[in-house]
Amino acid sequence: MDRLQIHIVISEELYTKNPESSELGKKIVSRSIEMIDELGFEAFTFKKLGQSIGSNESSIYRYFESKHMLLVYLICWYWSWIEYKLVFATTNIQSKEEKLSAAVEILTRKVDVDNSFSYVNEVILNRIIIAESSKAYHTKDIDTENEKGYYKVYKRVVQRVSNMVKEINADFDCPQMLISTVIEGAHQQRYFSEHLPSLTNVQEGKDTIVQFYNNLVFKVIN
Amino acid sequence: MDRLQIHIVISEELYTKNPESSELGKKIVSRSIEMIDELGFEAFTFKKLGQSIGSNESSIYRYFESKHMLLVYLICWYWSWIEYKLVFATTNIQSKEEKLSAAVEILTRKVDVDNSFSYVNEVILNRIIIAESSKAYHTKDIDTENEKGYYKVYKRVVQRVSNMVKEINADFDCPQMLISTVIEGAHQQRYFSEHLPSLTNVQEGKDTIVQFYNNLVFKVIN
DNA sequence: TATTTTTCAATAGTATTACTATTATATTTG
DNA sequence: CAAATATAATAGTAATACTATTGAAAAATA
Repeated sequence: MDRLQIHIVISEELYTKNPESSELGKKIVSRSIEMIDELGFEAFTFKKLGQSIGSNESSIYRYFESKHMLLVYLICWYWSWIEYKLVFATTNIQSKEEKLSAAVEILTRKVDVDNSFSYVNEVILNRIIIAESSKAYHTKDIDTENEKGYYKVYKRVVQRVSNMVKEINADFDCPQMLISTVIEGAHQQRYFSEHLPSLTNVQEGKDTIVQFYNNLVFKVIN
Repeated sequence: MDRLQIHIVISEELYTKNPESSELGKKIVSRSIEMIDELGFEAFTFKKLGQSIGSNESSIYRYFESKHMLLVYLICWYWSWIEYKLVFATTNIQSKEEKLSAAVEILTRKVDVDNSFSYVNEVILNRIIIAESSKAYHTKDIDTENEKGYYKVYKRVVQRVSNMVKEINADFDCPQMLISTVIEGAHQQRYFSEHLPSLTNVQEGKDTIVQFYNNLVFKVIN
């Protein structure tokens, strides 16, 4: 049977020319994901990317205004994809608790199967989100970029899960704070477990991070 | 009465020449804190810093190998200072719960009085930690830098508070995970409350962030 | 005191980076 | 087939992070 074909649509402000509109555009996205993961965001340049895909540096600027904007694009793509996963995994679950628990799992687990989209490797993209995404919003331009709506998908994901929290406990005052703590915390713990292990308590085999944050959420809201 | 004079000692690996050893060195540290806060880490350069303190760019390289190393130095300074605050604020507290609560407050509150050290403004430094510190360890060199001990003070702070958790509940499996989640979460929430407020639930007047994480800690460990 | 050694910081650079202006080549349209 | 448009390559520029070298001041030694 054919796989369900869905399509991630990215807001026009995030690119100069839609990378989905040409083969070169898709190559830019897919190869940039691999290269940012390999080199890190600082050492990654449009020049290197151009060389690697047999194209010119300046051609890449036709698609993305800067490497910062490319990162913002990738982040937006990731959260759009997570939002789809989230909605798909939580609709038709009757129990409010099970629903929230499924949502927390989606937000905190490691992505390890590259499943749906031809030119985007979600496994690698997940690693980029963990290691590099904070660099996108920790800049002096955050306020104007936020006004332009660059982070609205991420905020919508937080809002969706916050609503699930509110359904379980309408009196709980800080659902957004809790959910954004869980998302960012899980990413950070995954990074720490690889590079600064004494800041975590990750055990072999089971996914300690998913369990820890699932437990945390339910203890805090009750 | 004279103020208690204490002294933050920074490990030698973090600088080329000890900035405390000369007036220029102290000026570099104190003015760099102001400029990183004003310009952001990306736009901050040694050239601009040199111009601002009436000195040459290359003179600054005598003290710090790179702007990255200067940031690592500042982060280390900050956590050494927090460690001092932490020990000072928690010794002689009998109740284990009160002790942990005092520690969590130290870790999550906003620094708003520049109190003890002549050439370091802790209020501004706290803002730098919140906005820029993740850029120090989200690099490809993290593993070698961690081996060299660049982050050992931070890890020691986490360990100290984790021990307090263990004293209250020896069966709790993930104290480091909890405490690093709290520290990083509180910083992130403070940043969000200023720039991406829909990810938080910060209210006027009271310090919601301190309350939230204090409540979280005790709910999770019991 | 004289001389050597060391410390210190300024000058003047280089290599690299992010980004842009212009030109050449396809492709589409009338 | 010609004009208009889309596309990408060439060849830049300005700024940045960092370095090599030199000259002067301070300190140590004879």
